[in-house]
Amino acid sequence: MTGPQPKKTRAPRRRNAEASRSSILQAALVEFSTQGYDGARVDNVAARAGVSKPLIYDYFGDKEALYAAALLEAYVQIRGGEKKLNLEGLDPAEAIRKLVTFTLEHFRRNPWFISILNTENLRGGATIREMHGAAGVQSDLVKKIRRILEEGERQGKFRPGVDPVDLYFFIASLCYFPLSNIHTLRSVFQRPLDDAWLDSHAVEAGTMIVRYLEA
Amino acid sequence: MTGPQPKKTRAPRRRNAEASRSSILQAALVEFSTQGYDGARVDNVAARAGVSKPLIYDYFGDKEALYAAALLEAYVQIRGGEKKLNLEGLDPAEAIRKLVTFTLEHFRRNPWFISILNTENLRGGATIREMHGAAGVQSDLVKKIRRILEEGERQGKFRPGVDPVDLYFFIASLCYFPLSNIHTLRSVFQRPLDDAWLDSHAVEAGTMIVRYLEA
Amino acid sequence: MTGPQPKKTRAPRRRNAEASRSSILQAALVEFSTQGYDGARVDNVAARAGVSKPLIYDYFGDKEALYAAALLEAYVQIRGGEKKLNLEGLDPAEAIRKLVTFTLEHFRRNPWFISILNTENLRGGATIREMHGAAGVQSDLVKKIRRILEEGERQGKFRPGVDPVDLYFFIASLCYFPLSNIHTLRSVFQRPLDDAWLDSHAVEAGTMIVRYLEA
Amino acid sequence: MTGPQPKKTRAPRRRNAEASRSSILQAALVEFSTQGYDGARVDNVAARAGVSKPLIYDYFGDKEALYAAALLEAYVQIRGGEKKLNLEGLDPAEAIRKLVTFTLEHFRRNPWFISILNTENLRGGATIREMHGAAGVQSDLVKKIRRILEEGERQGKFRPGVDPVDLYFFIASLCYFPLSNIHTLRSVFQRPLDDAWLDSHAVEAGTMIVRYLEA
DNA sequence: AATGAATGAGGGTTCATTCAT
DNA sequence: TATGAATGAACCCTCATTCAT
Repeated sequence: MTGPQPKKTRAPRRRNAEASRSSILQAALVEFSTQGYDGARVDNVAARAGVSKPLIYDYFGDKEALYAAALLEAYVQIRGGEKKLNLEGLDPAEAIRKLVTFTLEHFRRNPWFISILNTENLRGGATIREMHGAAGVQSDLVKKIRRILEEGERQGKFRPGVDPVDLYFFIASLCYFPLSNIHTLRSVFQRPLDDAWLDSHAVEAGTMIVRYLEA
Repeated sequence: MTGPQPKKTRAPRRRNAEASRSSILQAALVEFSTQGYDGARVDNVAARAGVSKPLIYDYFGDKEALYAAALLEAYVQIRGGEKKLNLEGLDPAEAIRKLVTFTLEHFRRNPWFISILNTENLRGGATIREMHGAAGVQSDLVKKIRRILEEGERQGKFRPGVDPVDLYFFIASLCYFPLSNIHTLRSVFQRPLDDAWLDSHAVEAGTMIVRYLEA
Repeated sequence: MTGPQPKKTRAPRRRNAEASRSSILQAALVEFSTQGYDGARVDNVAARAGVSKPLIYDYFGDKEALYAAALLEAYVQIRGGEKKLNLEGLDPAEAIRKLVTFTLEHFRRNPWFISILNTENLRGGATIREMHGAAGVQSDLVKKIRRILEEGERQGKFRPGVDPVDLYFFIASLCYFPLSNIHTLRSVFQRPLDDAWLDSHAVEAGTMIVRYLEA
Repeated sequence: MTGPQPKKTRAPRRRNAEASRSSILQAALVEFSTQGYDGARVDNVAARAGVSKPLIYDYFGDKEALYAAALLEAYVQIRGGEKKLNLEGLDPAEAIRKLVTFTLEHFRRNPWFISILNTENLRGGATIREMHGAAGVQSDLVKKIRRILEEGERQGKFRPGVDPVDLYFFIASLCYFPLSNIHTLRSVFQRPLDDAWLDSHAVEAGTMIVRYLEA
């Protein structure tokens, strides 16, 4: 294209199993979350990862196993982000608000997470049910919530008896839905659902959760 | 209908035509929501509808168009159910609680609705964006909510300034998420998420919404 | 090639399920016996049968089932040939000699029969073991042999106690081996194993069998 | 062998080299005879031989060459067994009977021999035809037979004019067929074809051959 | 001498779609 | 109106073979 070349410069074969593995994994995560399980193409994963198809089969076995690995990777990556969230020493209501904002922001920045969860639920959870170690993958977040609830209760600001997991479900619900369903909502309700809307939605959601918790 | 008709009418005309069409539609709705777009098989639709494949192509054109029709049908059916919801004359808070309970129940009873919405959002809303008449398909519900909010405000029980669409998003979020994500939540958090849990979840969600609205 | 053609004249789609089925079967028989099971290509079967690959899958299911059908067809065809063999009213020794000559000739004329049997035995008989109705496929021949043996015995020419199946094994052995192993024998023993040799071999084999039977 | 050698020797030189080579060869023999040429997997050969795949390519070149080496090895091994057969000083008829029994036993004990011959004949003898030294590989056995025939003739027990190679073909036929075709015969004729049957079959085959030879 | 890493080429199978009646 | 018969185009996966150390 840019001039005659005596030899086609092929990209040099990478000789690094670990690097290959992880680039395949990332490519798979993208492919499965943008295309769904059945829509995903192993060819696309290979191309995106810059490896040949057989290598994928060598490392992961088959499409199903590759998908399972990508799904686990999605959880691992999202958990990694959540670990960076620091809620220590904040006023409980503030901590809750920050948690809500963070959650929505986190989902927004990692859209493949929502997509691959939708994909997995569309599949009836067939894969995650068989996945060793799926449980507990989010325990850190629950611990953080529990601590906030206890602190709020201790300060007499929050009412007792709220289960941290249930509360997490509420928070996640409010952050997940408008992102997960952004396209249908836009069409049906003709709202922009742009960044500004989402920001204010996060604030309102924070308010809602805090009011629900208040003694 | 039963006599010969002058050419040019392309749409099927037999008495059974309408029945065939609607059984195809129902079968497509089931197939697409249980299998996703790429996982859906036109063969399965034909088998479930009890017709031949060419008939489907005759009526709908191609898989994409069939899917679009199924998606619209999903909205039509769900809207039909919502019309039966009567919130007139109730105390505003009660009306809200009833609306929340109804919404969750409605989603629970029509699981293909959530599934096909997830499918469509996974596809980036490509289909619904092109669909004429998608907008306003849920205007009834929004009107009902608006009326409740106004009544609550009039009675001094609800604070003003709450947008009915935004409120619907909140309600839908709380009802949608635990159903949409039931499989992954079960695996990760090891909660049963059974009917009893969902019932109590609906009550709590009602409380949360009402508190959020209270003046 | 031969001139410009306004439209590629495609071979017209045959609209005859039974004809398609049987041409696939014949093509499969040829392919499997010349290439072995693993060497056989469904593509080749399709090309030879003049149909598309999916049609094969439509009719037979998969390669394994196609192979099973071809194997059964091999037996059916060979049995058809054997039915035409008339040994009635001959002198017992003559009948035996004729049977031997016929058997070798029959194998020689239907080389795919030996080849597909070799293929199946190489596979450990996995397919034929599961085949319904494989037994008895050759009962006609055994009956004929039994009758000859009884007649020979009655005439005091043959000794009693010879099992017709065992005798068939001997006859088949002598006819099968030099054809089945023709290539290795030619190379190792450097004999031509041409038609003349085979003809005289058949005569000698007949002699051997008759001597074995004589009282 | 043990000292350094000036370049150009392409064959591996380490002490283990010969061991690797022969374990590959044995593994290949097993793989090719149990799976056929196209069914054989170089991976399996490597695994069974306990070496890496590139080593096989280093030693043998490609799959075809490996197969040729395995085929030759099959003959070499079987010839080695036949050398141990001692027929000296026996009564000619007894020698023949012993030879028949031995042949069947030899085939039975080395089933890969029959299998790889079948494989090669299925392939049309493409490999053995190109193989140098295939001829004469069985000359020892022929010599033994010739000596028996001469002795029998000398004693007036056997008729003259029997070709030792032709006789070998008869003997081999009777021993080869029921083993080579054991699976299809079992299914079609529903005989056990167990060890007892084979033993008595060998005896009967001996009788048949002896009668054929008798003056 | 030996091998872990990697791939081009192709095979079996599926599926949306059309043909011809 | 309705469908049995048929296929082009992919897709998942495998395998003989090579690269680079």
